[in-house]
Amino acid sequence: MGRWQPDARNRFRQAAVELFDEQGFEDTTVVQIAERAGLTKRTFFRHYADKREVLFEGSARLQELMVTALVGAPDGATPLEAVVAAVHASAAYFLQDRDAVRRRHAVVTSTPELQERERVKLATLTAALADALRGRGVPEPTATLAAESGVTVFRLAFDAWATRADPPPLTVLADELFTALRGVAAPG
Amino acid sequence: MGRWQPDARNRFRQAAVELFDEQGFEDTTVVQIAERAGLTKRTFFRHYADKREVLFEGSARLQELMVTALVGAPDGATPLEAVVAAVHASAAYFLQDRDAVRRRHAVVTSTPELQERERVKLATLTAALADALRGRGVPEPTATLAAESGVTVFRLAFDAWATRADPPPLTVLADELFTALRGVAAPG
DNA sequence: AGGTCTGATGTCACCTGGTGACATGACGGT
DNA sequence: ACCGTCATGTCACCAGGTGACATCAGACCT
Repeated sequence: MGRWQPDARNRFRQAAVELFDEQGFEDTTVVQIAERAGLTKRTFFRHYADKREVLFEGSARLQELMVTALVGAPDGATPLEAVVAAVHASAAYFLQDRDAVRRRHAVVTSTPELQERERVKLATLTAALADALRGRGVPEPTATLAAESGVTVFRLAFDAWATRADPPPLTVLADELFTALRGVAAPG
Repeated sequence: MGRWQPDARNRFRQAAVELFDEQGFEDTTVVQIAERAGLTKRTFFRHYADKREVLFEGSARLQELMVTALVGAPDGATPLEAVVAAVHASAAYFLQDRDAVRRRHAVVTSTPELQERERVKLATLTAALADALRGRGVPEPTATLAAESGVTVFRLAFDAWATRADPPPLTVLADELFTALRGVAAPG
């Protein structure tokens, strides 16, 4: 393992978040980030595949959290119930540094380029959840549809949670959306 | 109105599709496309915001088609039924030039950059459908959830249709997925 | 202590996507 | 014949991203 590694990533992330806050994502160059971090452009691209990735370091851990919860759901749970468990588990991830989460969300939603990347991460998450469902014996297309539905609810709930002034817990918002979804699919 | 306009776009699209087929998307430069089209790089970027857009000219018309169908759905239709009508309407769009559709699909699915863009187009489509649903008096979050569900089904159905050797009609694939979706949301 | 090896970083040159400013030239209208 | 318009061409430039090679701090060994 590296000797300089951990600090480099931290410095890059710190510098990037500051600059994106100050001048926006598009008006910040990678050279600026590297300068503030005391490193070089080339080194930045050794740590991150591209300029956007510096804002998405956490997504792997979030995905892991949700997959673990889904795998650990009770045997009797329906596919959608297992997905609900995964979405509930995600709430824990956002509790630690609420303001940082909201600042990041503001930058992402105001930059199309970053929204694109977020969609990609959510697509990866969807695939991982669907895979975990298949691991529980859920057949296609049920697995994919349940995963897609769950991630959609997750995204809408998270958006509301990060946008509203004084939001209810993420789990509550998600539950409301799951209920609404059942209403949509099975009309009354 | 322009005098050179229509031919320029056609030549660009033709040249681009050929080159993407021959060498792949990433190994094709805009200069190459422009050369084969008998025009210049600068002119390419006057017609398309970026290199990818040349492959997504049709998405606006597809969206229009689906929104129109949704708006025209019977008054008594539930939100999801209206969305089903939109998805059914999309089938007509793909019937004309099947092979071209499949070639394009192959290029897009093999290039992450293009998948990203496709997701963006689908997100735009989702927003348009949700808007049309609200226009029918459907409240939130039902409108958004119905639109999201519909676009998910559309995407999965289209993928299957474009991938399989001898696929059933797109409408049939979509109906199967809608049925499965009802099963997911309202467990039995 | 001294030597070597490893791996993260720095340097440099380069390519490509994308844009702004300005020139050109064909065509329609007068 | 003249003029204005508008698509196109030319040119210079910037930023993201990459490959090749140099450097240098520390780990490990003797």
